Amino acid sequence: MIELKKIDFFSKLNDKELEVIKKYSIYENYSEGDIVYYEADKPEYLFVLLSGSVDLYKTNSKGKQFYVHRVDAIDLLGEVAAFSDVLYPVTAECATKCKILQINYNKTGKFFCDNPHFCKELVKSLYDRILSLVNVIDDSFLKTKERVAKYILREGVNFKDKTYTEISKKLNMTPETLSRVLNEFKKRGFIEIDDSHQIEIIEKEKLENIGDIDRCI
Amino acid sequence: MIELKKIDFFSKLNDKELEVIKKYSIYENYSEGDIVYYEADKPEYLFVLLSGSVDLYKTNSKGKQFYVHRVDAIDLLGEVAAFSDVLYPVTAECATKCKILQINYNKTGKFFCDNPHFCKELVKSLYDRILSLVNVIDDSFLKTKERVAKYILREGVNFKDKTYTEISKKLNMTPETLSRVLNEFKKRGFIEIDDSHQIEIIEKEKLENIGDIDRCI
DNA sequence: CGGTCTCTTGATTGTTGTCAAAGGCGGTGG
DNA sequence: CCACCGCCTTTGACAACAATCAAGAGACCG
Repeated sequence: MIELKKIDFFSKLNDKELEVIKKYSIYENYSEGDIVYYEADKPEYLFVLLSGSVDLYKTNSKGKQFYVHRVDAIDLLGEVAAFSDVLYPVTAECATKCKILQINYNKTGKFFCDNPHFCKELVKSLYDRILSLVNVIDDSFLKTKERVAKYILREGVNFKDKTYTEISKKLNMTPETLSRVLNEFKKRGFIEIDDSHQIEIIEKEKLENIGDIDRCI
Repeated sequence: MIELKKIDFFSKLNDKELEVIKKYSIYENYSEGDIVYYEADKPEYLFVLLSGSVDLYKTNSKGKQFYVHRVDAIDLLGEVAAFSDVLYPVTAECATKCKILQINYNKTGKFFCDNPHFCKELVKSLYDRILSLVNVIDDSFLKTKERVAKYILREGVNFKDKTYTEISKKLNMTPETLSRVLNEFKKRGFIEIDDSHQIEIIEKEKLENIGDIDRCI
């Protein structure tokens, strides 16, 4: 069994409270690609992501996915829906193998929300979530080239051994568009890419200012 | 002086604590259009919006504004930046006359964050903020027609006595586009608009399903 | 009555998604 | 070992959407 006491969120709960949580919790292993919860489902559990990473995305009525955010362990999942009594606003899919604790808060009650320490940790987690959402909105003004450039600068390393199709999903664009942009960057000498999609950044500044550069042409 | 005790956030602080806050707070009146804080500024105050409404928007490098969210009294403003030590992620502009309390938290310290009641209220406020941001992301998949239809259904009343230029800003589209969409809706018999921009909804369902209807054509 | 602002409409452009075709690569099974 | 299948990538042609630019009409105000 996991040592709840070692998790920041729960570290200041008393033993009785921890017992209650343990009694109504299930500890589960997920594989990459498994769905933790679907958008528009009614929340039933509070999830604690103990290890691994989970991707959050929205799906629109035409079935198109829009990638929103990645949550890394250790953090809460589905807490906004659970605690504010709305349907899950996004779908949560495991990006890696994950260990997740599912707390049936209908049985336990939400007493841990009253714990000052839990509440403070929750606030921290929510701040992160908000800043990340604002960042998504930021990205929505960017042209595809700028979005790709920003992504390369931040996580170019992660291109290695990933397909463009995968990467294009996180960038919320089509693989065709990504391919075209990367080829353009290559041609203009900003980057090099090898067969394993390993990226080498040649002209960092050009990538950083791609928006301005192109506007002047 | 405002009765801090009557504000949910502060209602459970003790008298000593309230005294400290009062000592380092300024109570200020703002007019419509006044800026409370600018995006990318360093946060100095925690703002409590006591009356009125404030619009949050982002400005990109080309000077284009992107409307994000409206905050109505009574709520906190700038708390994410203040408490997580990052620059303001958005600009806050008064949409109406406002009364705002500015707390110099560098002088007071952030002791109120440790108050369980304050913390719980803060969490509620953050949930709302998150759901509203997710809604912005939702809107970003919609075509302009769908966005206009959704807006009419939700706040059609507020068209009265507002210019299309104003409304188009909140919809993150140009006035030309808004004009064209509204005229199309009028021609198709979905709505009526009079000279004061008062909207009458004729075919609610058509507006609700405009996305699907158009896709079938 | 001149000036400013809003609204409308048309023409044009830029950006990105869609569709289609072809080549490459790896894995599978006969 | 090879034929075949499926997926990924690239490229071109095209379409859809909304922004931009431009011009004119109408409203309001000093």
